[in-house]
Amino acid sequence: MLSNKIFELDKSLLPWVGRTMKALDYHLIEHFESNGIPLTKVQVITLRILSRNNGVAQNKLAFITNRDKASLTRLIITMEKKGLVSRENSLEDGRVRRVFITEKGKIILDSAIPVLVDMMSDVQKGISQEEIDITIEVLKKIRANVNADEQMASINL
Amino acid sequence: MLSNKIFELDKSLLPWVGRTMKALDYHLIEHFESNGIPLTKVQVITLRILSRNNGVAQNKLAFITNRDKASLTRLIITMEKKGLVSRENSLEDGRVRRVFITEKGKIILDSAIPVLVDMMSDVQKGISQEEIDITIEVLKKIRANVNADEQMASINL
DNA sequence: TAAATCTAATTGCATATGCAACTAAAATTT
DNA sequence: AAATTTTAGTTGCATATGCAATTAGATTTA
Repeated sequence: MLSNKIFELDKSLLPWVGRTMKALDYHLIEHFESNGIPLTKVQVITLRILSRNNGVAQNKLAFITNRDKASLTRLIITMEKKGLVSRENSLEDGRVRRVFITEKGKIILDSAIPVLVDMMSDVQKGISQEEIDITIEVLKKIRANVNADEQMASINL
Repeated sequence: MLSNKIFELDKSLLPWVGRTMKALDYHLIEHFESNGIPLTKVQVITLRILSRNNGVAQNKLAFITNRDKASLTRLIITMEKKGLVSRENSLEDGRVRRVFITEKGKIILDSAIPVLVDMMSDVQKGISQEEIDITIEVLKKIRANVNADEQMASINL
């Protein structure tokens, strides 16, 4: 009966999402390296969010990116050292530190986006738009089921 | 034109796979904790593989699980300390160490599988089998596209 | 208003992971 | 057969991440 259960699991989405994610991750890193883009995946995610929510509080940024606030703090420190972002203390609330994308960060992000777009059109080769739409819908439903009780962040990569 | 490219990216699968993966990961950890199953996601993956490939070399195990051999070494050491696996030096090849699932490992794995199965049937609630099949096919194609040149491992979670 | 509570950020400790360097053993080359 | 190369595993260094504890500032309560 163990093998029976394993069989059921293998027919579920659980293994496939993990495999695909991992493959995409590696692919992205390779593409960035071979195109001379000095960013990690997480850093692109963060820069993209900042480009649309510049000056957001670390707190909120952690929530948006679905990341522990401690993890976010260290991520931002790393990115600050690389000159991708800067921080300012909030004038209204002494606890809050706001995060901004720098000019350098904008330039690097701008160079990264077309690489990502190219990569994804490669990766989705031979897959119809209908299939992609269905897949996105399924993934959305899964996420909704998973986070039925918890509040969830909306932006990620 | 930057926002245009961002828009295209958001319509690709890249963001969705990542989000779903992260949500599933957290969900799995929670389910394991609330069911008293002392395993991480990676440890279940490894035990499942061992239950079907008992005595496999670390080398091969790293390949199968798509993991760096250094990472695998440390993972196995952790699992050995927890009594989930044991190791033996290969008799044929002095370099090789073979990994075995222990009785304790088998028992814990057996208790984990139904939890996983239950979780996934919950997670896939409201999604038709056809939709799931299409999604799996799409994910398979993506993986094939990504790993077109590289050799790729077949088992994962 | 003073005390208690809550919140934002940071730091310590833990796990997981990758690359590079290293060791030891096997396989190949010369 | 000896030297070179390859392979399996380990360890050092780096990043990323989470939970728990801490600090400092804001808010609520008594």
